[in-house]
Amino acid sequence: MPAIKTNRNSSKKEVIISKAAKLFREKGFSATSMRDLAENVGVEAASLYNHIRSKAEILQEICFRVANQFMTHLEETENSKQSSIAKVQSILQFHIRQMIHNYEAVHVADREWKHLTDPYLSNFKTQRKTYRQRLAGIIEQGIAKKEIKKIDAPTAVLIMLHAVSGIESWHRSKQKISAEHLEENMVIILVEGLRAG
Amino acid sequence: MPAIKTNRNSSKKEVIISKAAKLFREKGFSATSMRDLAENVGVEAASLYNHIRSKAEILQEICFRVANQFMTHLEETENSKQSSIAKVQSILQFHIRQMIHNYEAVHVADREWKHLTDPYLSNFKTQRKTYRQRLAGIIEQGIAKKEIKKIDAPTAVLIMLHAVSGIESWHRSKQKISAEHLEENMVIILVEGLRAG
DNA sequence: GAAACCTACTAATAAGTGTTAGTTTTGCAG
DNA sequence: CTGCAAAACTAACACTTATTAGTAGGTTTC
Repeated sequence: MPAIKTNRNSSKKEVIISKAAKLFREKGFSATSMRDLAENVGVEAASLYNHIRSKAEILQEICFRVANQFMTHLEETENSKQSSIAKVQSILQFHIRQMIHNYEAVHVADREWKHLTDPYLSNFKTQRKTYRQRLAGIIEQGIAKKEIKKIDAPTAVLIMLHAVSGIESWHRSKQKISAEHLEENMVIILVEGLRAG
Repeated sequence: MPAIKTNRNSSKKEVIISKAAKLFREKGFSATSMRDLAENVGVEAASLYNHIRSKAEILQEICFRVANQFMTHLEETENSKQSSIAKVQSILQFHIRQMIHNYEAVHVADREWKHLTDPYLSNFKTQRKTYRQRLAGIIEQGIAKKEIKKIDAPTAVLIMLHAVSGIESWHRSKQKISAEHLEENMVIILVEGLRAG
């Protein structure tokens, strides 16, 4: 039965991808060898290839899963009936929460996507660009409605998205404030930085 | 005379470090080979070793030069007589300008320092931590003096520093706004996000 | 012009890379 | 218990890695 096989197969594949995300984050894609990964999974390097096609495929899975989550949430937000600034805040909060709870994968997708190879690389870059443009669009609507101060929208996007990746430092720090407190502070600084008035 | 020798030696060394910074930024430290670098310098890989001791040394030079620049500026700012929020703004502007005009090296120091090896790695991490703590200190003074709103200072530092690294996207983008406009927008969003009131 | 040098080269080293072939072990279905 | 497929293993592959040794050409210093 392929059902059971696929099930077992894919659960081991998930372990591999999850361990890979951890290692890719810690050491980077290029500095992580298949033997490193194998050791972390508890298996010989060659055995990994019973579950995955290549090292490149692992990175693809990580990057596009993350990209899809963000794209889905963006679409939901675009279609919702909220003020522009509430939409921006919702997207910011989604980024923060993803960065807190799906840290490894999100961070890898953010920092290691350059090591994708075509056609995946072009595809990813296009998605990334589209995402940012649509987010900038929401901000521009907010400016038009005078909810948001007159700023360059792409610059605001750039600040927001990169500020969020600073949560990496939070993860590494010893005396962390709570996740809720972190989210709250980030929202205050960034959203208030945008609000008109 | 070692003077002349050192002079010529070091000018070629500067070329190597500069090309290395470009490649390390584009492809990452691990994915850049000495042969890649040699080709960009216009020389055989082995010849690089007449000028540098190792691949690791190149990264060290890049990282610590950048770190020293920032540390020096921080000290100057700490000793100046300005309001806390003006100090924060000055530091932010320094980061923005460095990121614009010394892009390759600053970006590498920011993203690739993990590939340093001890004792340089520990040293760098300590400097980084110290820098952030002192910047947080300035923000806390601003909060105490009610110039800055009541927020978690380390979180504010994290947002500021990472937002700045978003200038990477600005460098890559086609239709860039001007450097001055970029700086202005970033300062508005981030400093106003901090200001009390 | 000779001595000392810097810097380029070719060639080679040992270790590490992702990945494949072929074989043995494991664990479940009949 | 038998048979079969999934997944582990060992061994090897063809390359690439950073780096060293040894050497030749060119420039500077006396």
